[in-house]
Amino acid sequence: MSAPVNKRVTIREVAAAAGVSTATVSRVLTGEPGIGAATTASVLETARRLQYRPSAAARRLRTRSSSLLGVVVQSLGDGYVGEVVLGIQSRARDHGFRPLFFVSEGQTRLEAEAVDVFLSEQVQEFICVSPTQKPHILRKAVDNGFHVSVVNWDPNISAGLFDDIERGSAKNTARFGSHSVEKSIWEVKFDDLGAGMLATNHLLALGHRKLAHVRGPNVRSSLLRLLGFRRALEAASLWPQPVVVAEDPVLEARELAIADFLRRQHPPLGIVAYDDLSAVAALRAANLEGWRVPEDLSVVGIDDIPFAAYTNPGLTSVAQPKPELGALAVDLVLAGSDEPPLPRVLDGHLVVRQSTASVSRKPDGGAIRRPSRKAVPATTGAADRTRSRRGNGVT
Amino acid sequence: MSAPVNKRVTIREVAAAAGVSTATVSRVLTGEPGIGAATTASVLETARRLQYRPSAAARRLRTRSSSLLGVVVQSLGDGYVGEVVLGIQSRARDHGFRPLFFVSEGQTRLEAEAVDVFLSEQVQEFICVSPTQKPHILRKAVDNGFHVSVVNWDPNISAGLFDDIERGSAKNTARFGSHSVEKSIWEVKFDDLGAGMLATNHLLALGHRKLAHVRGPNVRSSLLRLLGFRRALEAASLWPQPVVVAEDPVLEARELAIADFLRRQHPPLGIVAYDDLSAVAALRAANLEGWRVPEDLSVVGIDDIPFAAYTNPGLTSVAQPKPELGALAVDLVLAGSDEPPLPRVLDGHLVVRQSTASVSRKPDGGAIRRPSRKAVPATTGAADRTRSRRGNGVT
DNA sequence: TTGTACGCGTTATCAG
DNA sequence: CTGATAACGCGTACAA
Repeated sequence: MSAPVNKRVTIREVAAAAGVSTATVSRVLTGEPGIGAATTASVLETARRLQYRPSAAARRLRTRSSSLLGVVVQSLGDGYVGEVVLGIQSRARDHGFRPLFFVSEGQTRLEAEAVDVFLSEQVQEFICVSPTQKPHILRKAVDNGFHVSVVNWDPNISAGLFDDIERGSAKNTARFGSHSVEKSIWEVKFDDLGAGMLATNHLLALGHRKLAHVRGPNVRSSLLRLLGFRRALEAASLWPQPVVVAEDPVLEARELAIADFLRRQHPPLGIVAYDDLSAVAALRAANLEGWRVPEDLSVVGIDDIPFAAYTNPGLTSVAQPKPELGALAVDLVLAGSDEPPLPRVLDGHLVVRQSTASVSRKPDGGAIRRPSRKAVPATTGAADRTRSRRGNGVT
Repeated sequence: MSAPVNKRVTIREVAAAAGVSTATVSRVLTGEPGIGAATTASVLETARRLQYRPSAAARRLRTRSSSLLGVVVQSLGDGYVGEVVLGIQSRARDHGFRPLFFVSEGQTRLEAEAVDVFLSEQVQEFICVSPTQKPHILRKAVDNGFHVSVVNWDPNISAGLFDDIERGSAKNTARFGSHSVEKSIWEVKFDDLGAGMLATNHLLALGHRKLAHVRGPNVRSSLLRLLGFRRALEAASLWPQPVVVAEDPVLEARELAIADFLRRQHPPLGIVAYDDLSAVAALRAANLEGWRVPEDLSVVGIDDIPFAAYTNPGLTSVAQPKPELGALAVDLVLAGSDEPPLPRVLDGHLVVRQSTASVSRKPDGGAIRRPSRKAVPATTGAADRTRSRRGNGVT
């Protein structure tokens, strides 16, 4: 029908072809009221026939607004961000906005550049998904007059607070990770504390009485999940329980740290992992030590990343409402409210797969045929509750 | 120092403050030659002082070019796309371009919309990562005059061709998935055939003589990987070997289909899986049937998605050069060459982890302490090479 | 209900 | 080497 054109079709050509003025075409296309039905139809028809595409640049120049929503993500690929992005995109569309993505690769330099790009592009609102711990980008965004929403900003926490929760009285720990910059920022976060409790209570409900926690890095979410673990156990009068610390973030290191811990334990045991990747480390450690999952060891993760369904066995996990987090961030930042920006916290929900089971369950009595396999007897049993050294160790 | 401004700083204000004309400011900022060093410095200084940001919209309107590179990606669940995107972004930057991402969620409707958006935004070049099988979006992009690069376009293939390779002579199968649209498109693809051979040869080198392939869906990559499996075995005079077909793409269904197959086999066995997710299904099936990996069963995946490092045990896989695929797509589409667009094929490389081992390896002789576990003896051993029915079955 | 004319911020062109 | 000015494509106040 129509050949590819090298030159853009402008509003003038549409107007000429339809026998009306450019103003009329513009009004029809922007949906302004007060245009005759006949002309409207005619204009729409010729615009379509000529393959007319309004120039976003000209429109923005004239309008001084872009309906663009700047979104900074660390990477588009880790599965977690991807699902948050889905929520952002869908809700932005509902508001008549289009997300403009900027991939920061976790580099501070690129994060700073993102703000410049957004400024040049007349981006109107600003959303940041899991930014780096340093608040530089948020500071810069706020300084340049942006409304900002942050999804799961996870600032660093001093190691001392972790000790307080593990061994101290754990009082007055209601607020963590407060930061001066937060005052002008809408924070949307996952209920990390509740997730820790949910995971722990799940194991308690399954009859587990001996539990352990695999701690995450020194960030807020890590602290809160640990606290949730403690709270749930305190409510059941089962506190304290051991906390495994693997400061080396490499999978194999964490796996070995957990295996080291398992060697001093007896089944059945329940593990609440900081996140799904930690849970994977636990699954591998179990394999290493000959513990069967879930017969000897139940493992719960947190986050429910897409891969949780693919672990072996499938990982029970407390799911973050990822698209909802993104959608809420859009709502807040577009509302442009002048209320003091209170952090919004969304609840997680438990997704039960095959990595957790009731302790009363017979060792080989599952529905799935599974070869018998001797559990390795615990070895020393000593030094359970003494941190061996600074570094990978057990509390 | 400077308060956040509500109104944009324009080039005129910079010119006034620097005591020069707007033309001079423009020339300095765009890096045009022929401006005095003194004025250049002065302009740069005042621009910085006033926090001047050139308006991308005005620039594009005037220049009629945007240095924008439209990138359409599918949903981002498996981390694969994320790594390709990294390569795209980095190389685009080298060329002075900025990627404009559009997430299609795999929906044809959104893919079509992407073209419209890119047209409105004056996007200059077009890259599509793993589009849906339907070539609608490519057709539309080409019709609108875009130069197009496609990374790993995986068109549907008729089931008959698979039968040819599995049971036929496998001649004249050099070209698959040709499509009329391809003529005006730069295709960048992974060497699926070579990957299938690489994976198979790896198992052969480990001493495996009894192999099997887990087939993928009816798409080109699936066909080529199967062909690679066959070619490598033919070269070793070991063809034919069984091919497991699980048409239901759900993980559990594939797991059961593979378990069903294993039940008729004896260890040691080597499995070349269509992709890493299929390999995961094989790992889980092995667990179900009591086969130890890698002592009884070696499993190789293809793609090397990020999660491959987290499976239990870690998955040996043929890695796609993901960033390089993205980078090459950028180079090709920006070259604007008039040469006939020949498809470019990039090689994979083997990443050895713990899911494969030599068949001569003693069952429990690994470096890692692993509890002994009896291999389940094969049951019937019959009907190995007869497809049971249409659907999940074994060839 | 529709048309005319101006300006959004920038760069290209032409003078000087 | 630098300045004045038109034009890019569109939306809108104002006039008709």
